[in-house]
Amino acid sequence: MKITDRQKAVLKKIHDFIIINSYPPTARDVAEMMGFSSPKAATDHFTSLEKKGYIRKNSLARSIKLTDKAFGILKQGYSYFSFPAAAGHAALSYLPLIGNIAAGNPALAYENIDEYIPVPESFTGAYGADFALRVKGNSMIGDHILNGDMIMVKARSTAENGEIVVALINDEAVVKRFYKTENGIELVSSNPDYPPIRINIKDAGDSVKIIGRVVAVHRNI
Amino acid sequence: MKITDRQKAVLKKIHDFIIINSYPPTARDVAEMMGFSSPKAATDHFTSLEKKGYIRKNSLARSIKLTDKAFGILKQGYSYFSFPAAAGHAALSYLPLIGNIAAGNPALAYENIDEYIPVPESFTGAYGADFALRVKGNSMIGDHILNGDMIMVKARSTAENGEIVVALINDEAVVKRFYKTENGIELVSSNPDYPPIRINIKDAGDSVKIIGRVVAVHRNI
DNA sequence: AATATAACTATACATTTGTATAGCATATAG
DNA sequence: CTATATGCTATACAAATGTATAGTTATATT
Repeated sequence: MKITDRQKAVLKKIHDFIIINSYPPTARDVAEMMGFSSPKAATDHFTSLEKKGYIRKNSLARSIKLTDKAFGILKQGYSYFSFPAAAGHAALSYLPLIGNIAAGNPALAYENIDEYIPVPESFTGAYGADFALRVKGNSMIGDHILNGDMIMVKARSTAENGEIVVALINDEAVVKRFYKTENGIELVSSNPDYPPIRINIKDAGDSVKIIGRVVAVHRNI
Repeated sequence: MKITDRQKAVLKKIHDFIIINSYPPTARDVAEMMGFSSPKAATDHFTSLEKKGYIRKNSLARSIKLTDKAFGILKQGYSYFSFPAAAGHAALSYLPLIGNIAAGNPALAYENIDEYIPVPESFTGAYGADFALRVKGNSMIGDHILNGDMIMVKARSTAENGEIVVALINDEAVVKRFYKTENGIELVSSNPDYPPIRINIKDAGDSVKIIGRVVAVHRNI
């Protein structure tokens, strides 16, 4: 279903409020801006806008975020080429770019976070991503993942057959294809120079751990 | 009066929260992040930070703003490009995602723009990008650019030897490696199934046109 | 030595805010 | 023509949130 003119007007007011104040409006703020006498009118619009994918929110105060789709609507007619983002709250996930994954875990311990990278949701697929890593080495070149590429990872402790995963082997993060075997698991490179790593699950103990599935690859040329 | 280490830690937590959530934290959010058992500990810090000019706030929920002074403090230790965008300071560009490049041009006509994609500057390298395209076919698989990948392109009408470019051949956009030859140019695929396209520049007329250089590749898995 | 600032704990209260209930009128889709 | 979505008013309540009171300990500062 398409966005209505009224919903678009509300969306624009939300956007403008964020631009001006640096924080999102409440239902009552929107009601006042739109001239509604009840916050319910605003929250009804929020529900519609969220259903149509233009905003996201939770039940906390001032938690509305605009999505990529919203910015697409709001910026129409702007320019042929790219334009800078104004102050706003695009639905970006800020993924922590993990440096060294330290022994002892958790893998996402605060100390390991070098920086945060703003990543548009459309870049991480349906399930999103939880963190990013920079690839070291060319062991996955057969899957077109190269040294220096940035990968985005959905955190998970298990994997399906054939998925490309990030695993922790003796506290070192590696990218490999995951396969189940009779006795355990196999982590396979897509570069013939690197032999597959076979792990008998009984022997492995805590030395091998799946930490997530690769959902996106990004490379600067 | 100078900012204390503890105040700086609180400031960083506020910053990180905004980065991650796109909306500012409450006193209780900060208390939890810092390990305080009372929101008063957090509001005391707010008062100090505001007095010293690092934040501004009002009495509404989630209304903390970071000042430029705060960003000055927080940026220390971050590289120019990797510094994460915050609300109001997003280092993002909205790239038009070009759908079908229509006959008759211009290649970036407004009608061809399907949507805008927010792309962090760190994703497009030092020179940025002007538009994005989705790759059709596997002619560049040898360069690890696959069917369905999204490429980001810096608009240019010329290219250097060996660069990966987007060219318009008879109104169809193709991705190829660019080489100069004696008589004209050569557009080379990195897939042996596709022969190189040699163009004698005198014959070509307007049928071949370089429209830009590929600066980044993105793939969802 | 006295005083102010910093850095908190623990509890309480008032306001802000999300959200629900109940209803009405109009437009749109099947 | 009927059902559904849209677009509101009016009121109320519970949860989230800002902020105050009262106190403790440590560290500067004068």
